[in-house]
Amino acid sequence: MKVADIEKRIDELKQIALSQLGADDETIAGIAVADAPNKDMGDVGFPCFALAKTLRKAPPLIAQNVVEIIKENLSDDDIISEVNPVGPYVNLKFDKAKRAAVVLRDILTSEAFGEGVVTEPSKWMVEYSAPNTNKPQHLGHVRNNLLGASVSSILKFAGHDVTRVNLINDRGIHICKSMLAYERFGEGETPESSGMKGDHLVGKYYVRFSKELSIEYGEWLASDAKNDALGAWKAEQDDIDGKSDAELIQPFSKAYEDTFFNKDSELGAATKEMLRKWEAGDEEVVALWKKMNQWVFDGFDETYARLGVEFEKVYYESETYLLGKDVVLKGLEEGKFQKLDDGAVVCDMNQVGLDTQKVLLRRDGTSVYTTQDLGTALKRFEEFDIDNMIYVVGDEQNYHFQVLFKLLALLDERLDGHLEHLSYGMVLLPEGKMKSREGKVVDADDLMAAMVELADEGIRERYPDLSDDEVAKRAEAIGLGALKYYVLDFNPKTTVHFDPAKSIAFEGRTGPYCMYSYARIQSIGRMFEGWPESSEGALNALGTDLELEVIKELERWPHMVDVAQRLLDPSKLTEQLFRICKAFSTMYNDGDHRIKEIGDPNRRDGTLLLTKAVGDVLKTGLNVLGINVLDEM
RNA sequence: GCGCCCGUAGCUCAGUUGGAUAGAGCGCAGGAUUCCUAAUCCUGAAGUCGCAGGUUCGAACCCUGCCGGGCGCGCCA
Repeated sequence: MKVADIEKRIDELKQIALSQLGADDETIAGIAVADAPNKDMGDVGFPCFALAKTLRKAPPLIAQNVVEIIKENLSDDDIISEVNPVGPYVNLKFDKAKRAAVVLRDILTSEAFGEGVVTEPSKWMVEYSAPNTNKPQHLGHVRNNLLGASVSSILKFAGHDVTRVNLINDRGIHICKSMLAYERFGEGETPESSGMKGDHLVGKYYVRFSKELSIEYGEWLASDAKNDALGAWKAEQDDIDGKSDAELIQPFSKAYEDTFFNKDSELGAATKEMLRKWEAGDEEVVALWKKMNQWVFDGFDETYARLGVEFEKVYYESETYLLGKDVVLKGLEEGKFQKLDDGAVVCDMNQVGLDTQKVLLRRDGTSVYTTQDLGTALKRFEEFDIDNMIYVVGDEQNYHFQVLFKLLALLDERLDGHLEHLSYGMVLLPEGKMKSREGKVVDADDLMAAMVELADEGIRERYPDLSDDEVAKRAEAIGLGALKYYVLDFNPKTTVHFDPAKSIAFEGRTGPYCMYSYARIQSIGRMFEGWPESSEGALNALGTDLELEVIKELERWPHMVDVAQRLLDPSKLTEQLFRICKAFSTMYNDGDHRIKEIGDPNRRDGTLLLTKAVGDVLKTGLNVLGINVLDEM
């Protein structure tokens, strides 16, 4: 018997009993088996309310009947020792020693416990990260990167085939902003000459551009040049009676910002001219673009490497932004899209249940964001023969993906239900939303460095005699382990309120806590000079309550892997790993469970095997989440 | 204005298709090492699950309204 069979067997017994009493399959499937509230009642159980109506009997009476039938069907192979009705509930108790032996044997004979839990593997592609090449990555990107990487890893661990892809936004007006600022103010500065990481250097000019633009805008607002635009804006407002121009300049400047860039700004005009030249293949502009993008790519490579983030394929928007046009034209031919009088091609979203009209080709025939997403997606399904596609993108784009998925299903109905938006919440700072343009961010590289530095201090305090190399090695693992666990421990959809000063800790429910449990276990192994051979005597010797708590949490691991891969939610695993550690630490610290003092060799070996099993699962689990373990901490 | 998401302990968050006594970490108060790592463990205080109705044998979870917060509604990406 394997761990997976325990769950199956209970379902089977439930099925036998309830159907014998006359319940239909649908009702039976709707009754979930869950952990009992406390150990006296049982280990697991299920309620009988749902049958009361059809059977015309009181739930407690049904529970009694169910218990009788289950008892008749039990065999010696079962690990169930007791079946009891508790009011309207049917509760089952496991034989402690048998249960412990089943779980332990499964773990100790598995290469990686919990691997391959899905019964029908499929091919997935996960797109994540998708940075712009005008600035370094910040905490928001860190969340994206870690979610994408860990979800990919979880899917793979669960048994699926996974291709990880990045789509780098390396072109467009925002890229030209940093290029223009560099051209004007850069004075030939390079990563080498400045000693700055390439992405940070380019980001410096992106911020510089914003500053210059804001100066230009300020001067314009203070001059008479604004008067026509202000007048036109005022004419459109209906709640400005009695307010002076001085009071209105603030809301006006906010509302007019984009228009200023596009219509009145010299910098804006120059930026757009640069984009035009880039699209025309102007040698000078393309050379500058290549040079600066390469700086950024080099910088990103470092960030990704330290974060442990990888991709099988990297797409560049400069190579994909023209995709999708033919797809749209084909859709137009097939009558799925319509051409407006001015030449724009649109999709009437009413046909797919949304009440908007989505533009797919502008009146000048050029593509929009959605167009290239359509082209890219269809190409991927064809080239990689994937079954499912996941986009890891922030929840501010929920609507975009809703539209995109409807359009894709309209173009190819086989894609319906095979597209997922792994939508995650924003990361907020105490002062609110992060803004790259204003430099109001938690930089990814700085954050990693700060975490490693904190870990470094902690290690030196504990072990003053450790070599610098060893300290550095441990600090890197612990600092990044803390960061990763912290970020992944949130449910993806949660908006994270991040306070740099106190958010990431090393104690309590943290990465280092789990890593520490692992390291301590390895230390126990060293002390006993290796783990004992697995034997029936040892496997069957366990059974105290504290041991069973550990066994129970280990037993849950494969189930939680399945939940995590189904929901695309790594926090299910951070939680389960914590629960395993907690149960183990409690047992380990208990006076009656000191391994050295256990006289019976079978019990001692059993406890050691349990300890080893916890270590095995921790290592497997932390690695799935991208967290490296240390044998000593 | 319309649409989506959120509101759970002082703080940050869990709570799997509605199920038994709503959980964890931090913080706070107290305690534990003749034993393998104290980045540990134990005990305690702390909740009208935003408010008001409704559905149900049963609601933090489903429905309606209201209050409070976030995001989105471009021929931008």
